[in-house]
Amino acid sequence: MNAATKREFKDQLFEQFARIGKSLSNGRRLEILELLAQGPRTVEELARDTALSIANTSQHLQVLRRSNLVTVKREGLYANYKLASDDVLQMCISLRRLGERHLSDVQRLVETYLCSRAKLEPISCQDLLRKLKEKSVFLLDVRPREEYEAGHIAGARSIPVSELKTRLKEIPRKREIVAYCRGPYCVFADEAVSILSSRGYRAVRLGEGFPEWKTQRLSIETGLDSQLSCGKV
Amino acid sequence: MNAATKREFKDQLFEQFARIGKSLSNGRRLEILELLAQGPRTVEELARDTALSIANTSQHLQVLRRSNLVTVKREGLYANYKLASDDVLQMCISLRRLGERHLSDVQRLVETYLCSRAKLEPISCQDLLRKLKEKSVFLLDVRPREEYEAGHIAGARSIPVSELKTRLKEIPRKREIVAYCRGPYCVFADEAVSILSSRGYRAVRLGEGFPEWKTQRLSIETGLDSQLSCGKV
DNA sequence: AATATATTCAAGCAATCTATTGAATATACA
DNA sequence: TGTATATTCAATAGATTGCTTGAATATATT
Repeated sequence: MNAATKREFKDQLFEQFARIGKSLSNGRRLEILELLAQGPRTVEELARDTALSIANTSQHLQVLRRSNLVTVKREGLYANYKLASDDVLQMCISLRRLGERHLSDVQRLVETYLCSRAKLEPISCQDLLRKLKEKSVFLLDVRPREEYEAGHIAGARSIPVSELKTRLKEIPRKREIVAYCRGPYCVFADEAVSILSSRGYRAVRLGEGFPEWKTQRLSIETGLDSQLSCGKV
Repeated sequence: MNAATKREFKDQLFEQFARIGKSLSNGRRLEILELLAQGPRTVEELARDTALSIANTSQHLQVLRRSNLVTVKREGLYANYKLASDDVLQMCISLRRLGERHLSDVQRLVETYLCSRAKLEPISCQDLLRKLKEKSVFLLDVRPREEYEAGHIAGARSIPVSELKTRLKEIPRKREIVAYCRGPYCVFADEAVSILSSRGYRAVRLGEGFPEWKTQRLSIETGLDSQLSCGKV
């Protein structure tokens, strides 16, 4: 292969990889990807959760689709979008870790907006796994119900944070409680821990969320809450 | 935290993560990152290897620096750029894997330009590791000397592909030879295997390159060729 | 067939990005 | 101090991106 051909090849190759980079180069698209990491969504749902217009959301989804990061399946009136594969999830997590470790602005933002976070040390996936094996913990998924149904940590009970105050009686008084949600920057679990702690429960949050757990190939379940299983892995 | 504050936080947070995406959204920058994955470089060297102008290269480097993907250290006349950490390397590999698996154009490009590749199955890092332990293989680093010196697989001998034909006598006739280079899209190892095979040596290439080996936390060395060590891990 | 709903498409404008050019800066060396 | 070299900076033009608006399309329901 001569030098000119080699250059042509490299130009085209890196241009292709840059297609993925371009998809990741917009904050709104990253937010959409994070939502899709919880499970499939329609355009309307994504638009609502990201506070974007429908048309704008749709256009971002086209961009993601053209670089094959998401796939879409038409179901009746709705277009159901989801991540193309776990590789995409892995990539998003990789990107986020890079940001956390290398961008001081990210650290500053967390300190500013999640100041309550500092008080209470979250537990890690490893810790949770151990506690689950010992059956020493009550695991609570505080995300919206649909996300729980699309996939959750094996043995978790679903109580969306919006319903928590009215469903306290479902939570055992004596056991340690671990709440988890979408991920480290989601405040659902923080809110849950705050509610539970103020009422005398022993509660902590998981530092990560369901997507991180999933990519570590730890045990997951899908579908309705069994309302029985707990602490099993 | 009320809804408006939550939105503000998310907007700013994802804007930050998108800074990294933006850095990865340009093919030239990805090529620069791949070169830096082999070891530190000056602006001039990068400009030469990427066929960009000096000023343009410098500007791309500023972009990478502002998102903290690379760092620079002034050494006399030269500015020495390198990757900020192994996290960056990990990220680039993650991006590449995503492209390989999800972009059909990437597969098409490889088939078109690297058609010679199809004939010969490369070996994996795992295979190489096993063979090294058995001391059953002669490991050849065919990258330019400076890259070898900046870091290489433990036990490898350095013979840049440009010097290979004149240094054949340094290569044992009877042992199996494994050649490696910058990575899966680098053709140095292909060229080396082609030269060696045509002269009756038993030679294959490593499917990956030095950066991939490094991120798997396998054994590496830096500095000059010991010209003695071989097959040790 | 007519209507309602979800999504996509198309056009347009402002903002951003990329490569080029030439000048400015910084360091080494005579 | 003056000169050469490596790098960065500043200004510019052309291309691309992001959001809005309003229309078009596709499916389900009446």
